[in-house]
Formats: sequence, structure tokens, C-alpha cells
Amino acid sequence: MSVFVLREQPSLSHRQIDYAKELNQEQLDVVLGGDGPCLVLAGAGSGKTRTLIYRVAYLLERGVDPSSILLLTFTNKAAREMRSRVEALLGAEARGIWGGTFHSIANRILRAFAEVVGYTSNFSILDHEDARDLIKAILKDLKIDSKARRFPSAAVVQDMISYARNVQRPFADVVALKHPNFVPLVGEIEAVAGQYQRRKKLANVMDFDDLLTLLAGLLEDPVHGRRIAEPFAYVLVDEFQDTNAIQARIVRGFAKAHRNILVVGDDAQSIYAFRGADVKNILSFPDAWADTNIFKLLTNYRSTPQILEVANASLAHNRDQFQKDLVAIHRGGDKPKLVPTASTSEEARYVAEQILALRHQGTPLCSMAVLFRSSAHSQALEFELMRRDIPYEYRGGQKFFERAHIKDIICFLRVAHNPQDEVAWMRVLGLQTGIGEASAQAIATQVKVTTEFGHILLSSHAWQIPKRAQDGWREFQAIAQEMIDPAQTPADMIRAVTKSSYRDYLEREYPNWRERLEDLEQLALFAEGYQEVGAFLHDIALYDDVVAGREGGKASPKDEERMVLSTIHQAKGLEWDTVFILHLAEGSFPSRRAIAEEGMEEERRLFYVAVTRARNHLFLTYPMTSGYDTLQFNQPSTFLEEVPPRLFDRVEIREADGYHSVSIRRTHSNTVWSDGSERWNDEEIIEVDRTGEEKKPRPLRSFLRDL
DNA sequence: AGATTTACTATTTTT
DNA sequence: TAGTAAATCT
Repeated sequence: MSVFVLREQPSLSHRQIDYAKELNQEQLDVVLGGDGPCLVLAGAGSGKTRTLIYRVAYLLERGVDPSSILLLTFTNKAAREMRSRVEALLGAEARGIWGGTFHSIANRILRAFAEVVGYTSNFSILDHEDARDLIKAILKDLKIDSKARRFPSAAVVQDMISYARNVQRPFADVVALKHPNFVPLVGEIEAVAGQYQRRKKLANVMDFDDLLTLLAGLLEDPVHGRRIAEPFAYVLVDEFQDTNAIQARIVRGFAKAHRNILVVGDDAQSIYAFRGADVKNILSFPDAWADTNIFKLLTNYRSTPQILEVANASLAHNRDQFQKDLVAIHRGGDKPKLVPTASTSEEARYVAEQILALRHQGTPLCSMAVLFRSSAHSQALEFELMRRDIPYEYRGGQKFFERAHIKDIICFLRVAHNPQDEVAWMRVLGLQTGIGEASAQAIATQVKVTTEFGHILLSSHAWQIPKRAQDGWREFQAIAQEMIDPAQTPADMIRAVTKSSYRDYLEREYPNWRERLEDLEQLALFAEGYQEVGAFLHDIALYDDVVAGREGGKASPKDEERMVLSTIHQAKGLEWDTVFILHLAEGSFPSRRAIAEEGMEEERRLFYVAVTRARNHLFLTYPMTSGYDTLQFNQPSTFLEEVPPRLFDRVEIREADGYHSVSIRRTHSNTVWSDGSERWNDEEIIEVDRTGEEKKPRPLRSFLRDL
């Protein structure tokens, strides 16, 4: 039996073998190689990813053609990670499998079927910001003054349009559900939505939702759908709890012919409701697919029992939940530490101290991560890490391809490749002095009639250029000339723009223009791998992490590794030995919005995801005060209050002794009184410095004086 | 008068 | 950084 071959692979770690032990042989055959629909409901750290990897490996071992395997993941990173793990198991033959996000797979397929859906194959892809800009332009065009008329803002309109398409419900329903006060305006908002759809098609651009909608349509087409889906004999979907209605349609489209579908997920980790994700997709999977085999994996191979206890205790407060307590396989371990700090800077200092101490004790930096609800919460820590030269990798917040200067350059290439791309035109024109929104729009509508980029240099005399915009327009033409003149490779074009007057613009506009120029050179270097502008643009439209995220601190030659700073959303599916969760203050995490809009259950699941990322050490911190000019007093997060205090080791920072050694006061235990209330046992207070060594007590200094 | 630039305030999560 | 209000151009 192939499974045994897998189990005895010397490259398999202990934990992987434990996974195989959890199911009996018959069940393993179904999960890994069985035909028909299969649903694996797996708790955090119980082996979701391994299930997918094993099935792929098992199929390949049985001689299945790799290109008949389609692996749908939530992030590109997850797809790559899985591919490399399967390759490590079985070698290069895994290379042919189709793996990626719904969006990237849609991108690949739609390039080949562009004409069928009314586009040409050089279509551009709008990111979130581009799409909002287009809607803004439409509102202006329709002379809708959203302030005066109490009309929803472009961002709100965009959100409603996107949500309606993702949950596959009529627009009016979504308005009623998400923004009841705009119900009287439904007709008008719908007109904007229609205009948006038309403008995109005219500009030969798709937004993220178009990618999914058009793919779903194609898959349901009797002729094309068959042609696309037929080759995929095996469909695997990761993080199924985070799929929405349109994604469920796509999954059905791909898998309905062969019915060999495996989905894995955990309803407790559904954290994308704001994007239309619906836990019902996973709970009703057996209804949608007859004869589904269901398996539950409830053993946690990742975390210590102390960490799991906190996770379980928190999740118990959710009602809409499948009750399942995870059981740890690990023994021993410390209680998670609960650390209130005087301020955000003290929080940052404490975390940095602990990181140094743990590293001193032998934990490599790459097995530590700091997680936070919102990217803004990491700022103080980033300064602190930079100051101490602790190398880190930042995930979350702005992506490389979303940085203003990167997008500027990309838009130059976009107009060259797809001159109809109105959105890109608006951006590049607006960069010139003297050209604002209005002049840019005037020029863009005329220019985009051209099908050949080179023509804009010749035929401009025929166009009406507003007077104040003429200098800027000439400047743009000069740059365009540089771009198309000697060579056509994307790297050459990027360097041409970087050398042009755009460089002066950068120097003028940004104090950190040198860094930005370096970014642009990095982009050019990356582009050298491409001969053709189209191929380059298509790849970077969705594969953001091809270029590493923001980095700070210099990695010493000895340890190249960096620690990770990440939003919780981006940390999903990952794990570290030590995890810090920052800013667990009411209003921040849970966010004010979640509290106000009854989004607490989802928010609690987010907390659950964060806690279950940790293998051995977990630190939960929150600043008792925050704010930069006004002082704000924070309450500890609901999520901390809900968990019985005895599950934590409470740390109290008493003394800030310069910047480099914060001493802490720690209480080890607490007392449960006969009436059920709990009290901290003050007798066990000790002071330790950052290396964990005990210190003599010093007088208490009030945290307020520290500010 | 309309377009553009500048100065200011408050920040959720993502393909 | 985005959205907005006030200041400055044409």
C-alpha cells in the first residue's frame, strides 16, 4: 500500500507520522487517495496542510499526471509552500501540479479565454485602490456629490458592489443588509455599479471580482466549461471555511465532472466574513455533494496544553460554533504570559527585550513572530526593532506592489501595454505638475481611443489638451518616447522611467526618495526575468510576494534568519515556537467596529487563530494607555477577560531601567476563594531582568510618571 | 468659477 | 495614507 511507503519515508518528520497514525488504514485510503467528495474538518494545528500534501503525494505515487491536480489555496504563499513540500517528498515530478489562489488560477485561464468573455488577452487587473479610483471618477462624472446628498462614498459603493458579487445576491439585498440607510438610493447606486461595469470593459480591465465571476461563468458554459475543467481529475481546496458563494461556484465548476474533491477547513478559523466568506459553505458541503466522506481531526500536534486551554476557553464563548475541544498531544509547557504595559512604547520595549532574551536562550529569530490585529499596531515595535538591529520581516500593511512609486511605474507600463487602461492613464497623467484629476480625465478619454501606444506621440496635435495641462502633457510624451525608443523589455522600460523626470518628481515629493529609487531598481531587477511586458504585468498583478516584503535590521552573517511581524489574517496557516500578540486592548482588538456591529464572534475567531499559531511560548500584551498627542486609557480586551485568569501567568512591569534592561515583576500563581473569585498571590512576586535572572526588588515607579 | 495644491485629521482585516 | 477643507492658480 502506497501509504506505507509514505509513512516510512525517512524525510518525514515525527509529527507527520503522527498524523498518519491518527486515522486507520481504511480512512487513510479515503482521505488520501479515495474517489468521490471528501470533507476534512480539522482543528487548528491538526494537520490540514499535511492532509493536502499527503493526498498530492499519494496521487503522484500512484502515477497520476501532476497536471490533472488542481490545488486551490488562499494565498500564493500557501500554494508555493505546499508545492515545495511535495517536491521535498517526491522530487521534481510535483512541478506540474496546478496550484494557486482562486484569483491567480482565474487569471491564467482567462488569458486564454479572454475573447470568449469579451476582453482582449492584454487586459489589466485593477487592485482595490485602482477600482475605488474608477468609482470615484464615475461619481464625479455623474455629478453625484456624495457629501451634499448623503450618497455613499466611493469606498462604500465599492464595498457593496464587491460584496454583492462575492455572496451572489441581488444588489438591493446587500444594500439593505449592510447599509440600510441607503435603501432609498438603491436605484442610483445600481446605476453607478452598471457604469462601473461598462467602464471596466471599455478600458479592457478586470477587478478581482471580475476574475472570479467570469471564471465561474466560463466553467458553467457547456462547451468551454467542459474544456477547462475536464483535465482536472483531482480538485483540492485549502481553508474552505473562508470561501464565499462565488468561490463555491468555481469549486463546483471544476469538480463536478470527476467528483474527486477534497476540501479541508475549520469553522472556528473563519475570519473573512467581511469579504463574503460563509461558514455554511463548509457545513453544508455534504448536502451539496452526495456521498461525502467526513473526517474530523481533533488532535493538536502544534501547541502545548497551556496554550490550547486558552484557545478553547476563549472559543467556548462563541455560540455559532461547532463544539470541539482540541486535545494536545504535547505535554508540559509554561502558561501563556499576560502582560499589561504602561504605554505602547513600553509594550514595544518589553517585546523586544523578550525576543533578545529568548534568542539568548537559544530560540532562533525565525521561530518567533509578533502578531497584531491592525497594521498600525506594529509601528512602535518596528521602531524598537530597528533601533536594536533585530532583523525582521514585515507582513501586512502595504505590499510591495501597492507602494505609490511602484504603482506609478507599473502604470507607465500598463498604458504602454494596454492603452485603453483608463485607470492607469489617470495615474500617470496626474503625476505631472499642472495636471490634476480634471485635466487627466479630459486627456485620458481622448488618448485611450488609440490602440498603439506609439501613436500618442504623433497624433496629439489632434487632441484638445487643457491649457494648464500642456506642459505636463509634453513632459509625459518625452517619458513615453524614452520608454519605447531603444528597447521593449520591461526592465528597460522601468529604468527609462526611473531616469526620466519622474526621478525629479520623487526627489521633490518624498524625503525617502533614495529608498524608493532602490525599490524601483529592485523592481527592474525582478523584471529582467521577463522578455515581454505583458507577461511581466500579468504575473505581478496577483503574485505580490514575488518580491519580499518590507525588511528591517541587518541580519548578522551568523544568523541570516529574521523574525516575523504579521497581521493575524496573514498569519493564518502558519506556526512559530514563540508568538507575541500585541495591543489586546478593548477597541483595538476587538476593534471598535466589531463591538459596534456585532462582529464579536468573528473577532473572537481571529483571536483563536492568533493564539493557536504558537507552539511553545505565547505572550499576550496590551498597553494600558495609548495615543500620540492625547492620552487614552485602555481596558484589557474582552478576550483576555473571558479567559479564566488562572490560565495566564501575569507579568507586571514595575521598573523601566533605561532602555536596555526592563525588569519585570511576575506573579506565578493565584488563589481561588471559596466564593469562586480569584485573587493574585502577591507573595510570589519576583523581579527578573531580560535574561530571566532574578533581581533584587526596587521601589515601584508609577507608570504615569514614565510617560 | 473651476481646477489644483496644500494642510490637516484619524486609521481593520485581503485576493 | 485617504478624505476633506481651505488656500492659491488660471
